[in-house]
Amino acid sequence: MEGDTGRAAHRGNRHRRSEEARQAVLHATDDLLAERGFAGLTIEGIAARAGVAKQTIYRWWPSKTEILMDAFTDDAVQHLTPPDSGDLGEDLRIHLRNLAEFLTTSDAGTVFRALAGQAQHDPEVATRLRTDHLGKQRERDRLPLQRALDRGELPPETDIDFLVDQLVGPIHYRALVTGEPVPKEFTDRLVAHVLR
Amino acid sequence: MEGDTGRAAHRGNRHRRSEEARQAVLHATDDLLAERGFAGLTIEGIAARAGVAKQTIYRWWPSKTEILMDAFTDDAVQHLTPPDSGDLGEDLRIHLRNLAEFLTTSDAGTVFRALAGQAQHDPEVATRLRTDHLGKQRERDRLPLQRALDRGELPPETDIDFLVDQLVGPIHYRALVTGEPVPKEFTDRLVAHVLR
Amino acid sequence: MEGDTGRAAHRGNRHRRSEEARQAVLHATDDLLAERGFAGLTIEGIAARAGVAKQTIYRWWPSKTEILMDAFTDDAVQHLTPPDSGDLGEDLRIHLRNLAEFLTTSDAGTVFRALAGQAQHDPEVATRLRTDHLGKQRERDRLPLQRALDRGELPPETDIDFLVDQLVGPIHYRALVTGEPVPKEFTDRLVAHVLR
Amino acid sequence: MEGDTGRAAHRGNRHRRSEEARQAVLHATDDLLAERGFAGLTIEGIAARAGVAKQTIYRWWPSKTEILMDAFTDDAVQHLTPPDSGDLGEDLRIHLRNLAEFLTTSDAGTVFRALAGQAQHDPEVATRLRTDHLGKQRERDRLPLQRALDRGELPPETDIDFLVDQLVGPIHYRALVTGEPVPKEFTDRLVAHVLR
DNA sequence: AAGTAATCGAGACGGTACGTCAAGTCTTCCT
DNA sequence: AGGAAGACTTGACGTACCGTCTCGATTACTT
Repeated sequence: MEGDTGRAAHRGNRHRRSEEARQAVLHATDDLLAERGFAGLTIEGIAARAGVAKQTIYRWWPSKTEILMDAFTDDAVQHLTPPDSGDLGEDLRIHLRNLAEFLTTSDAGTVFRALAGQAQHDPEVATRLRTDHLGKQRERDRLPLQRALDRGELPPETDIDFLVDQLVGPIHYRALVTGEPVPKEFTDRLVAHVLR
Repeated sequence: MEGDTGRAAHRGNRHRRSEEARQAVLHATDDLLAERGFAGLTIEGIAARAGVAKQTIYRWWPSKTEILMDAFTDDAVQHLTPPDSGDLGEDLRIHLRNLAEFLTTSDAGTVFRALAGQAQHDPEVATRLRTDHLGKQRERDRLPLQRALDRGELPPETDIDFLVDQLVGPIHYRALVTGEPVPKEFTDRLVAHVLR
Repeated sequence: MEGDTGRAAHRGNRHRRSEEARQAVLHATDDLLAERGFAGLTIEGIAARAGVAKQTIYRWWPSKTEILMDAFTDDAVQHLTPPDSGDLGEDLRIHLRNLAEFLTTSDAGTVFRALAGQAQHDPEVATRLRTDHLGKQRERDRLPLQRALDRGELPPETDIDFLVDQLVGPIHYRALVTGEPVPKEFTDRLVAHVLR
Repeated sequence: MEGDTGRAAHRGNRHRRSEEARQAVLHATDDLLAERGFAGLTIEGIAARAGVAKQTIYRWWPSKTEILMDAFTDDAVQHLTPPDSGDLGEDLRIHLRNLAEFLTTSDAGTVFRALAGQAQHDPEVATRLRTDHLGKQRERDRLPLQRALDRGELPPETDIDFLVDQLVGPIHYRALVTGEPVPKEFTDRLVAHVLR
C-alpha cells in the first residue's frame, strides 16, 4: 500500500517545488512589510524583490495574506510558549511579558498585527488566522493555569478560558486598538489582579 | 414650496458645499461597506452609488478612511455613553453590554472594526482614530468609575485607566481578535471580577 | 431637433477625446512596426513609446489591428487614385506603377501587408480590411477602365472587374507571396497583355 | 495486441525520435488551427492536445511556424502537380482549378494561408516558405508551359515565368486578399486570356 | 546482465505582455 | 465657485504562454 501511494505521489511531481524560491518570497515579504507597510506590500513588489516570477507566487499562494501567514508561521510563533517554573504567578508574568513584546516590538508581531487588521476586512483571513494560529496560541496561554489547577493551586471550579481572556485581552487591546505601550508594570499588575 | 425648492436649489449649489452630496456619499459608503466589505469599497463605487462625481469626493475627503470616519461619527458613536444610576456595578454592566453590542452587532461597529483594521496598516489612520474617537470614548468609559470614586465608593488610590483597560480590553479582544461572541454573562462577569 | 441632439451629444462628453494622444499612438504604432515588425508590436510598447497610458489605448481601440487600420487610413490611402489623362494605357501604367511602389516600398504598404497578413489569421480583420479599404480601392482601380469604356475605347461587353483582377492580382501576388520585386517593366507588360 | 504494444514500445523510445509523438503533434496542430485559428494556436495547447511534453516539441521544432511547415508538407502539397495531357489549355485549366480549390477549400490551403499570413510579419517565415514550398511549386506551375514550349506550341521567345504570374497571381489575390470565391469560370477565363 | 545514454511525460521556473480595475488629477460644461 | 461627467497617467492586478530547466521513468544500445 505504501509502495503504491509513494509512487503515485511522484507521478505528477517529478522535480517538486523550489525551496529557494519559497524562502526568497517569504523573506522579501518580511522585508517589504517592514520597509513599506502593508499598503505598500504588492505581489509585484515581492516578486521583484525576491527575484522570482509572479506566476511562481500565484502558483503556491492564493493571496497576499496567505504569504503573510506562511511568513508568520516560519518566522516566529513558538516564541510564545509559556515557561513552567512551578510558580503560577512567575509563569504568567513571564508569559505576558513575552506576549507584550511579541505584539509591540517584534517583527513577527508586525506581521501578526497586519494579519489581524486584514482579518477585520476579510472573513476568510479571520478564519485562517483563528484556525491556524489563535487556536494553538490559546492552548499555550492556558498551560500555566491548567498546570496550576492540576497542582491544586487554583480552585477546581476555575474557568481558565475566562482568566485567559482577562489576561491577554487588555494586552491585545493596547497593542491593536489604543496603541499604548505595554510595559512590564502593566502585565505584572494584570497578573496580580487576576490572581486575586 | 420655498422649502422644497430651497433644498433642490442646493443640488447645483455654488459657493457652498452641497449637503445633499455629502449625505449621499456617506450613505453610499455605509451601504457598500455592508454589501461588499472593506475590500470592495472603492471611491469609484461610492461615487457611482451616490450619483456624485469622483472629484466631489476628493474635494472634501482626503482618503477613503476619512469618509469612513465621517460616516462613523455621523452614524452612531453616542450609543456608548454610560448611564448614571448611582450604582457603579449597574452602570458598568449596562455600559459594557452596550459596548459589546456596538462592537459585535451594530452597523457602526462594522465601520469601527474596519477602521481598527485599517489602523493596523496605516499609522495615519491609527492616529486619526485614536485622536477623534478613542480619546473621547475613553472619557466616557471612565465616567462611571470617576463618579464612584467621587462618591467614595472606590478607594482614592484607584487607577481608573487600569480598571478601564481590564473592562474593555477583553471585550475588544473577543470582538476584534478571536471573533468569539460577547454575551451578557461575559460582560457581567468582567464587572464582578474587576470590582473584586 | 438639432438643438436637442446637439445638447445630448455633449451630455456625456464634456471635454472629449485627446487628439494629441490619438496622434501619438498612431505615430508610435507606425514607428514600432517599422522598427520591430508586427511580432514586436505590443500595446505596452506603443503606450510607452507614445507616452500614453495603456488604458487610453484600450479606451479607444478594441485591438492592435484596429490601431493599424487607423494608422493606415490616416497615413496614406489616397496615394492610389489613378490619373485621368484620357489615355487608358497611360493611366493604367501609372496607376499600376504607383500600386507596386505602395505595396513594396512605402511605409503605408508595410502597414497594409501586416494587415493582410493578420487577415489570414483573423476573419474579423479580414472583414474590416475588405469593408474599409479594399472596397474603395477596387472602385479607384476600376476608374480608368470605366472611363475608357464610357469613351468607347473598350468593347461594351468588357468585364472591368475581371480586367482589374488580371492587372492587380499578379502585383499583389509578387508583393505578398513570392516577395519578388515589381519593376516598371513588369507592370507595363501587364498593361500591354491585358489590353491585348 | 502484440502489434499495439509494439507501437506503444516507441513511446518510451530511446536513441531515436518517437514517430508517435511527431504524428500526435502534427495532428494536434492541424486540429487546433482548424478549431481555434492561428491566434489560438499555442505550443502549450498543441502539447496538451497531443499528450506530449512541451520539451519534446522544442526539441524537434524551432518554432510554431516550423510545425506548420511540417504539417503542411506532410498533409498535402503534391495535390498541385499539373497533368500532362498533351493539350496546354486543358492542362492549365485543370491545374488552375486544383490550385483554386487548394487555396480556398482544402485543409492544407488553410495551413498555407496561415503561413503566408505569418510571412508578412516574419521575414524568416517568408524565406522558409519561399525556399521550401514556393520554389518547388513554381517549378510545377511552369511544367505545362515548358512542355508546350518544347512541343513548339508556344513561340520560342515566350516568358514562361511572366505567364505563370499572370495565371496564378489573380487566384492568389482573390484567395488571400479580397476573399472572393474562385470559381471554374474565373480560372478558365484566365487561361483563355493568357493564351491569347 | 548491468550499465549508459537518449528521449519521453510532466511541470516548475523566470519572464513578457495581456486586458482590467481603481487610484488620484485634470479639464470642460452646466448651473 | 461647486458639481457632474469623464478622459487622463499611473500602477497593480491575476492570467496566459513563452522558452528553459530538471526530474524520474523507460528502453535501446553498449560492453
